[in-house]
Amino acid sequence: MKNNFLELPIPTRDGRFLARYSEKGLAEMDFPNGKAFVAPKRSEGGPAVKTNRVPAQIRDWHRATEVALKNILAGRAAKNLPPLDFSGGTEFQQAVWRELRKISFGKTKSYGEIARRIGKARAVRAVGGACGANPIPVLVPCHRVLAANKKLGGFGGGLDWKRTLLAREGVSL
DNA sequence: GACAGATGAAGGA
DNA sequence: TCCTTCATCTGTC
Repeated sequence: MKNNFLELPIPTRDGRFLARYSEKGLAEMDFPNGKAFVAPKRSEGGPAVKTNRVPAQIRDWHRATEVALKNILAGRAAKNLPPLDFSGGTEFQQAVWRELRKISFGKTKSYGEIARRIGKARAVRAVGGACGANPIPVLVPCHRVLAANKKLGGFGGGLDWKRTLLAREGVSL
């Protein structure tokens, strides 16, 4: 990972997310506190950032990220996403992440389906690994991937987040 | 190389 | 059904 990412917080009522941008687009996103879901105490709100020294382009991306994230958290589909920079991943991971982005709002797929989609039907476990390596959760909807038996499987940000996100999209397990 | 993993399918109780 | 076992593929160390 490079160090020259620009890091900007996104305050939401679910906590403070952290977005990192490269020159190509949104490259990483952290959940509040950088770990598993924690019930928000009170509004962590507050003003976003000092955007003075942020390049205009990244400010645009950040605005799009913020809107998309808040839409998803509010149970609405995200319309405009900023460009995503997947260059930190391997070719296989990028293929999986691209496939994840095609899962529409409120829909789910299994790890096996993703594997078949990218033409590697038996690479199901590897798909799980790629999902876990997903640097941009929520916007790259790894939470919409379930195990074949409709069980949750796992989630890098914590299963509570996965449940929460799916519930807000109206997905019942 | 060896190993672990966010799986899936099959077989047995 | 539920549990266990095993095949399979990729990433990481």
